[in-house]
Amino acid sequence: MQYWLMKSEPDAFGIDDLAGRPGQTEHWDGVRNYQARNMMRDEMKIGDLVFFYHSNCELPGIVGIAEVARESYPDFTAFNPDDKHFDPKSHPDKPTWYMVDVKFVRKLQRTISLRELKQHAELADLALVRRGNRLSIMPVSPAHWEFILGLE
DNA sequence: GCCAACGTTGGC
DNA sequence: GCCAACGTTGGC
Repeated sequence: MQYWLMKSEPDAFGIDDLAGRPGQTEHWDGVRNYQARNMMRDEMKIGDLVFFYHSNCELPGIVGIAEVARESYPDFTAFNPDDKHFDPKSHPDKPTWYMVDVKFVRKLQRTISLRELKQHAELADLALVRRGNRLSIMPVSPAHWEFILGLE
């Protein structure tokens, strides 16, 4: 069982949106980065736990926990010319992009902000706080997972 | 295969 | 809104 962190802009899709979906589950579409795709396609397994991170907002940080509810399948939004994430290079018989489904577990009691995460030496090699990191999906080690939960 | 130009991410 | 840090694209 592995731990992950997934970024989303709350203006587009936040933790409350996930909690409000039928079955509190939603597909994580729109990832158009190969590294992030590979993690979803090859490594994320049902039951893996995920920190839900809000980016590009007033208080960027970890706001909740989700779990992987369905393992990778083609991101069909890539096939739709009207979709924001349309990619003409991806074909249904040979998809370029994949996604997983995530299910709401719980919100944290408070937002553990990026600013706060950066202040702990224990998290110095957490991918999220490393310089220039732009990955929207990243692994979190069990030690980092426990430490961060301990901050709550 | 190199690399400049361009587009995107995302903190601040 | 600014801009640093990347990733991608495309000319050569």
